[in-house]
Amino acid sequence: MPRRRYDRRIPHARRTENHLRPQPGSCMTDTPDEPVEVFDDNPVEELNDSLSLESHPLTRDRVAKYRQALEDGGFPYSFERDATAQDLVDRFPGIAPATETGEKVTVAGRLMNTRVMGKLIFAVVSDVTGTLQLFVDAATLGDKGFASFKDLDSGDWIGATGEVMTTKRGELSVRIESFVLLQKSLRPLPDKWHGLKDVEARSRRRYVDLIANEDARAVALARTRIIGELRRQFEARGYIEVDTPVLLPEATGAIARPFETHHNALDLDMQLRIATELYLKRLVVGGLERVFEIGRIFRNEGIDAEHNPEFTMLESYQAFADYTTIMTLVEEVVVACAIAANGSTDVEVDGKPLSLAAPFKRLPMLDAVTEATGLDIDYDTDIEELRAAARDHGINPEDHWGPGKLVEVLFDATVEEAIWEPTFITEHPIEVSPLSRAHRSKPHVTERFELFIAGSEYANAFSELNDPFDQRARFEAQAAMKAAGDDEAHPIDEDYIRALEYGLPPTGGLGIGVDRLVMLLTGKTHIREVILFPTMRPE
RNA sequence: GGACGCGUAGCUCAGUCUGGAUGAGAGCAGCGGCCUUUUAAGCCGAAGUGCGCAAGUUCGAAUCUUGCCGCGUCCA
Repeated sequence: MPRRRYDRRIPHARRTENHLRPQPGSCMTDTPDEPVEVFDDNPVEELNDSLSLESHPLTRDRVAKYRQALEDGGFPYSFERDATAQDLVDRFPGIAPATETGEKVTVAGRLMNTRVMGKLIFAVVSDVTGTLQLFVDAATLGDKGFASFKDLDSGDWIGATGEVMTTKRGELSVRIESFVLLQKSLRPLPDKWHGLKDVEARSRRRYVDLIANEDARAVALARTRIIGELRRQFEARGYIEVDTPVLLPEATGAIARPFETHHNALDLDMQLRIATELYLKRLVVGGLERVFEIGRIFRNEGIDAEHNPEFTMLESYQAFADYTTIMTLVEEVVVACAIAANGSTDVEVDGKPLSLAAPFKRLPMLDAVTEATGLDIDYDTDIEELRAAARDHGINPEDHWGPGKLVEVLFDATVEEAIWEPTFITEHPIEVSPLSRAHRSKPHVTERFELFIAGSEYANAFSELNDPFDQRARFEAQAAMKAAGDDEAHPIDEDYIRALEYGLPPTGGLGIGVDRLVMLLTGKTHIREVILFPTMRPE
């Protein structure tokens, strides 16, 4: 069978690449492929297309320098550095101004800014840990080296070696004795003060956003710290991380519209997963006992400040635990992530301080609704009275909605947005909770909770329904709702029921929206700020 | 899906309401010059490029109209 190959390069990028990339083994001695010809046929004035780099005034000098560098021996394939920007700060704290440390370091990064004053240049170099200053003086570097340093452009990648020193103003710097151009930047950097602001450009060209905006880097790094902390928290509790399928014949485990796709060899329509839930519980049936997955979920829904069609969700399942155990787990995990991200459980939302310190409030959904509305209702209240209450709150109830659904929509309308401090809303109606176990002592409701903070949902958890007969009945109730016109009802998953028939131990399960958690902990109000490449229409 | 808003130079933004000396501006970046302690360095000088796309109205359109494309905010 032939090996499958994927070419993700778009045509014009590929065309350019052939001419700009030094060919291995050939770049030292000759210029490959006579590159100039291609750019002659139709010079473009705008800087949109790669071909225009050659002719555009802002980039043609850079291209010429790039070509010259290739002729002069090409660019290094690797570089040994021994200190990052952060290393310098750590290793040389509190040095007096105008100090020579006698310590030599080799640093590397992107040239962000140069301040030239005659025979002296201050250059700002950025690496993943931060920025450092190069002190470039002609006396140390030599006239020739100094001249070629002046020839660098903002955005170029360089490596440099020299002595750590401080300037008269006390700025920690590296007085360089040598440097090497690691790779040129053919395109100019955004405004050095304002950075890249346009939200569309920042999302589409995240690489530029990350270069230009320190905050973009900070958020990306905070996200990795948070996800790393999530892993540590679960692993420390004996959970194992697993991978379950993304590609499914029918997506289940949540109420959402899936993406459709097709497997050619099997000639099979497939869907992208909308949850990991049912597969993780199959693993608990299999005896893995404590499993979690941090994975990409796909839901074919609109895009707004808190929804991206693909997003990251953590789901976990713990045998022998119920929802109260999971509540404590959530408190501990949220606090740990806050500490990992910010060193504190205090965050700011919309400019207002908010404490994430445990314990969180706990409030049954029905109580939340009756408190907020003043209505004297419960799940046995006459259905017409509940419908009237819904209408009073601007809801247009559908005929097949029962008391549970009506209470839930009343909650959504009257309580959800008003919640400020972290609050566990508990005891959701059975009717809207097809996968959670009925409450051990209260009728109509399940052993379930959702965590709300500042008006948004962050976690959803329950004592898992493990009765295969009950599960089948719940699925069938959903199917009936679907038949009644609710296209958001949960489909029947026969294999999942079969798994339950082998016995799912009592289990506490949890889902956490990772992107939203990152938003909360980084103070971002839009999900695109915490997803490196949010879904967008093609340019 | 609906309403509203936005799209001007590589980047950040004026100008659009009230169409014509604005024959389209500024700052940063870039280019030339000075400068060995800067922190968005500073000073001097020269140049340059652009009104998202397409139609329309008009003697004349960045400006008004319509459609399209992309993005955003709010709503469903």
